Amino acid sequence: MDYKSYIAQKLDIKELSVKEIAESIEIPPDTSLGDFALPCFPLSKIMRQSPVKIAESLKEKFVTDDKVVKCSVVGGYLNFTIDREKYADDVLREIKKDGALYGASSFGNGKTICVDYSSINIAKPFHIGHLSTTVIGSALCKIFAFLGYKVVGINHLGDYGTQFGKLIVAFKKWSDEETVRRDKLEELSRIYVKFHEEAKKDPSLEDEARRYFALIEKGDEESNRLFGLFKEITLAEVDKIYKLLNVTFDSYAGESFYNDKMDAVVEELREKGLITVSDGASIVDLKDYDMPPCLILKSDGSSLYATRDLAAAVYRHNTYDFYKCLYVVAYQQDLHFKQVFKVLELMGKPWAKDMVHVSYGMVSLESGSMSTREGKVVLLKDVIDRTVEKAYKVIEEKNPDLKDKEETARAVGTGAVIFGALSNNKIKDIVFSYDRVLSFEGETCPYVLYTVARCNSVLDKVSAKKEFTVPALTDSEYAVISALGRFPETVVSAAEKYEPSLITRYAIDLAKAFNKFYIDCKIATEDENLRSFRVELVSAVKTALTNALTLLGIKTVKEM
RNA sequence: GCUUCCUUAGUUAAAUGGAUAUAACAAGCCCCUCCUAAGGGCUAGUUGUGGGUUCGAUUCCCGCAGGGAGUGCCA
Repeated sequence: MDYKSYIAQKLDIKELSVKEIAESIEIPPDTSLGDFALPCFPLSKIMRQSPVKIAESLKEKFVTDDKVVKCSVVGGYLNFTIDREKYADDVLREIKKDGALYGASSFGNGKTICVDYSSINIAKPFHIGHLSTTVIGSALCKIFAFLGYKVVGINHLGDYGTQFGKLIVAFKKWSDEETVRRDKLEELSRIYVKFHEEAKKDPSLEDEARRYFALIEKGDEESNRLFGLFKEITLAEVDKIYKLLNVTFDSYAGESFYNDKMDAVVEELREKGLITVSDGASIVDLKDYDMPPCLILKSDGSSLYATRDLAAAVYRHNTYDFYKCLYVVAYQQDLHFKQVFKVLELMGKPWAKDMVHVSYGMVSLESGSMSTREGKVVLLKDVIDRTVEKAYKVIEEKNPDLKDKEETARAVGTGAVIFGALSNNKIKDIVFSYDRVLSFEGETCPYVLYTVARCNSVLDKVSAKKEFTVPALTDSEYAVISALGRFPETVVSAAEKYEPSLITRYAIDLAKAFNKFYIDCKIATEDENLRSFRVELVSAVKTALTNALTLLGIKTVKEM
């Protein structure tokens, strides 16, 4: 059991649950104060006493033992000093026992979580605007699975809409199958951009595009064959990116999948009297909830984005019986999801409360926002190529004798891209800059990978015995132990907040603590007991860092 | 106009309402006879603005300024 829960249990405060107490226990800013601390200020309201008095009375009651050796009152804080050596022993044993499962739990108890993420558009190249949803969603999938949930990753493909009519028109006018098969998304992108240029001069192209889209819907063979070709090429291309990023999906049911499932939802909305007709369109009025209306059907009777998402939500609930259904989509669509979730609630779906929009910030370029139509994008492939290239150059410079230079460079380069995208709180907007992803020093992925490589090197070179007694710890050793002990709660927190960046930051913190320890303490020392302990510490760091990076979808390297 | 999000050092960012606001990058300096210097250390530098709630506010509430997003037939 972790020490926070242990202390919380021993404190046994009637007004609060053990979990609540454990969660409010923090680590003091200055280690001379203690190793854990309970701020008693919030308790003063409930217990109607001054924080100091509460702290003092809790201290009176608290019996120290072999784990928690001292309890003291400073201001309104109750500070605990633990037996650091015993703690180190506990933590190291646990990490050794759990290995790749250190930090994992069965807390989710097999409950299902659907994660709608990445959700790319057919015929569009994968650019850095798609990176956030892909890596955040993928990390959340891995984190929840690690915590014992059954995860269903869904790539809600953008495979429906007039843009496919546009593509067919463009294809027929300016391309051919051979070129498309050869140049793939580049070619599709080229003709898509050309369409919009030409359509400015000749608006009749738009009408033609609408006609072709209607043909797709009617099941016209030729149009559907072309559409199928575009889809096949896109998926094959994007799959390469997903492989690099270690991203997988359980379902590719996209927009077109719900074409035949929307009528039922619309009918249900009608039956429940939620639909009103306004200017010829069918809407669900949401005035009572301070929201603009949710559009269900256009005045021509055709469906909309919200209609499709309602149908998808119902389908997912019926199919997966989810505990939570996550949508990893940028904050541009905050209102959309608020509306959709509210409509589900009004439909009387008790599971409407389990729908979560995991909203994140937008990526733009220094020159402004991206636009596929104008061809103003930075392709992820190009970014990865450049980070890999840079990694290769650094290896040539620093470690020219390395065996698998190419493979290492690839791991470091792609890791840098993923890590970079998961570094900040997800709500922050990002202005893409090559300088930033190509930075390999400080709080970066290469820094963490380098730390793992250092661990590997030590483990290869320094001999150790399995059995040892934990010696009196130096500050830098304890800092590593303390960081190691924080991993499980960090994973839980990342899941609760849908915030993978907590793991990213954790990896940095642990790596920092380790590198300080590495400089301060000689591992290959004469003293066999001390050496064995330190080697075990190194091994534990490697395990925790590897687990953290794995949750982010980043592969470690043996050396670099 | 209305709704909503954001604003912390030169830059990019941390901080469940808690102890002296924390890092990295950039700048200047120091450390490879030693387990990987993609490392470690030192110096300097921060909460947009005006109120309020509170024992205590970067955090919560109300103004203001600046920026992003959304706002009925795109997704």
